[in-house]
Amino acid sequence: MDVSTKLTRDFYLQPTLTVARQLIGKEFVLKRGRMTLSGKIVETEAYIGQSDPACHAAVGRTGRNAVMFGAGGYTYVYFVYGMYNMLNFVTEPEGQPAAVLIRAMEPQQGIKRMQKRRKRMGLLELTSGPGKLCQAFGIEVKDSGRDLTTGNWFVFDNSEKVARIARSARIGIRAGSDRLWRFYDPTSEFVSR
DNA sequence: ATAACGATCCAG
DNA sequence: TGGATCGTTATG
Repeated sequence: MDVSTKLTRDFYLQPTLTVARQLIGKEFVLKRGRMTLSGKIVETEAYIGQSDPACHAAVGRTGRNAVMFGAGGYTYVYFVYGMYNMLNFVTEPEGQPAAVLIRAMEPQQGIKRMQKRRKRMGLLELTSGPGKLCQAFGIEVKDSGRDLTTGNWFVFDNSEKVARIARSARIGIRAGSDRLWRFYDPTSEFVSR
């Protein structure tokens, strides 16, 4: 798992729907000190530009969403509902605000640590939702803006083939629910809900 | 200054 | 199905 196996900037600069779809089946890796946590991504959602009413960038550039306006390949983490964080990967070139929400993963490395953080033992309860996975990985707003192409947080470019990738409307939004911008592995038990 | 509202989760 | 819980944003 050396540097050359990370997804590179070029991957994240692609159209957001392409990135959201291609992330399914790939492994997100987070290293802190000696600890390595990772999970296989099984569910994502695309949020694209100022014309997407559900995208945080729809209101224009603000302090919170500024990283979305930069180049792809960085994290965008925000806080909602007074208690949960959400992990996104910024996509597309600078000036085109868009991101992919990581909604669910299948735990791989660091499961004990995830169980401790989540205060739950069941594998299915660790990372099967966007708030849960941030809790399991210890991801907070201060982690927003991390470069996914050069540091200790990255997506491992395995060449896992996912037989079929399903798509649907995005979950938990009102405006923009006509767009089928949610992608998931229909065979995975770790998908949210 | 203040109020409304979430890209959610969990208990009951 | 409702309550928890608070930063962000819009409005006065």
